[in-house]
Amino acid sequence: MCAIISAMPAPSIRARIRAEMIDEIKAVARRHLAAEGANLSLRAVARDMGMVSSALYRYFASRDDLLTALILDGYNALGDAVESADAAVTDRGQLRARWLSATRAVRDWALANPAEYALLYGSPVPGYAAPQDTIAAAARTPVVLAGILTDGYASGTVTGPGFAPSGAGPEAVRADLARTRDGIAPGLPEELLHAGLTSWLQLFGVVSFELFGQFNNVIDARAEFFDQQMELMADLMGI
Amino acid sequence: MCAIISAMPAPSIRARIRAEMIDEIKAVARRHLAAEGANLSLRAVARDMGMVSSALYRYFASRDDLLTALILDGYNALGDAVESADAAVTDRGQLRARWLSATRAVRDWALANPAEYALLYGSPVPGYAAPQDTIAAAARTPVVLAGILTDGYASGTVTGPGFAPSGAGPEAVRADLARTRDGIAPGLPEELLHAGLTSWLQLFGVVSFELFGQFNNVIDARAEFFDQQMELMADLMGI
DNA sequence: TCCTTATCGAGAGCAGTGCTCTCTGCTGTA
DNA sequence: TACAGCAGAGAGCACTGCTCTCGATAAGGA
Repeated sequence: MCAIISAMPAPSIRARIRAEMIDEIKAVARRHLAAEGANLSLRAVARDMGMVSSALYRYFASRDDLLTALILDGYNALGDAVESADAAVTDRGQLRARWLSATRAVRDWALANPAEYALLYGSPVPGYAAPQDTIAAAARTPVVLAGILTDGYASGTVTGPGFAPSGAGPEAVRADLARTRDGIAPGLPEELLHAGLTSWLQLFGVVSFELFGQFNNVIDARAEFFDQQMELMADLMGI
Repeated sequence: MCAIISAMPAPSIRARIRAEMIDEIKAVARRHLAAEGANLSLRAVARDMGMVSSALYRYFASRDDLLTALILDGYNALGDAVESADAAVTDRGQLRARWLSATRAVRDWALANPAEYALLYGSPVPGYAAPQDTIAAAARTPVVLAGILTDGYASGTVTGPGFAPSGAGPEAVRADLARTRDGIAPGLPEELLHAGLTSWLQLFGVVSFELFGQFNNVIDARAEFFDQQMELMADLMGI
């Protein structure tokens, strides 16, 4: 990070202070988000910083802009967590251990940052369109998960899914899968990719339902249930 | 409905007008929700009805109360749709057809009422606790889905899941499953119930991801992909 | 070193929000 | 028919996002 800054041309004092200011605003906003939930108030953030609300507009053009920055940071924080959880499994051939470690990282991060998770994977704010930056950041987690599968396939450990429907599926879906494969899972067979997609959906389905209160009065042993689901998905993918 | 009203004791004129007023407020609010997204404005609703905002408080104690009423209606509307989609399959032994029909009804309703769906299954409003009424209404959809499985098991068509992990799973989860079975799926074997839960999660995971924009740049053939996923889940449950 | 220029924060203000309180006119009910 | 209770209006409070203007300040070129 220091290296990055010093590599930048002319890190003028003003620019550095400005960057610190932006970081602090985002930090305070994150705190408010965690405390109050989704209703982030610009004025309250400004108040917390000893500033007047209009001053914030020097740094963020609008409340949506601030939220977008938080979303981008959120995807990257989640991506960091998942990447290092996967990397923590030193024996790279232990695909199931990597899968469990990475998916648990998703759940742990979500439980630790529920409001941010809701920002990323909950109902989108009306009229909000994700800028291109967020798409790349959002892809980091799927990339890690897909990497586990491609590693297994490349090493020959995994040849196909542990469970798959007969038949190739509709043509239109096959085109989507092909595009996805080119993007994040080069060379992966279609059925394996499909099982991976299913597991990806199940992962976020479980986490979202837990966080959004849909497990109330249904599942109490949440960590155990999550693990069981992820084991099932590992079986399904054949890892 | 008429029968219900006429069965009520003394449907005083005032009470009937009041009920109609409440219905109209909810209808206008639903329209606004569909048009503007989640940011429902009481004042705008009142304006649309030619009223002043304070008058609305004669009917709903707060904005949250109105939202709760909409949520309750939403669960019931979804429940209606799913129930009749299941009932539309006249041959009750066609479990897979019933499953596909019911799950498609979920997706269709969600696509037709995205803002309401987000209200039900999206990020919850901070500090909001669902009253007991909504829990019963929310259970209607799972009850239909579970009914398909219990029917199949009772008739002997289904004996166990088409795919299940070896081992019984953690004790705590087994307790949760037992409670759920007592509630909505009497007599169902544990593995089958577990497969049903997985399918339930997958169903809402897919619908939520599609509605909340997570399929952008990933899945274009959404209806086909949805069907494929639901077919896979049917295979997994062994129906 | 001085001076221009860009930046930053404050303050006032606008239109909108949820919600409360008071007042009045109407109306269903006894 | 008399009237109690209800519905709606209106004013008002505290809050929101956002805009605009205006000084103070500090950076960087002459």
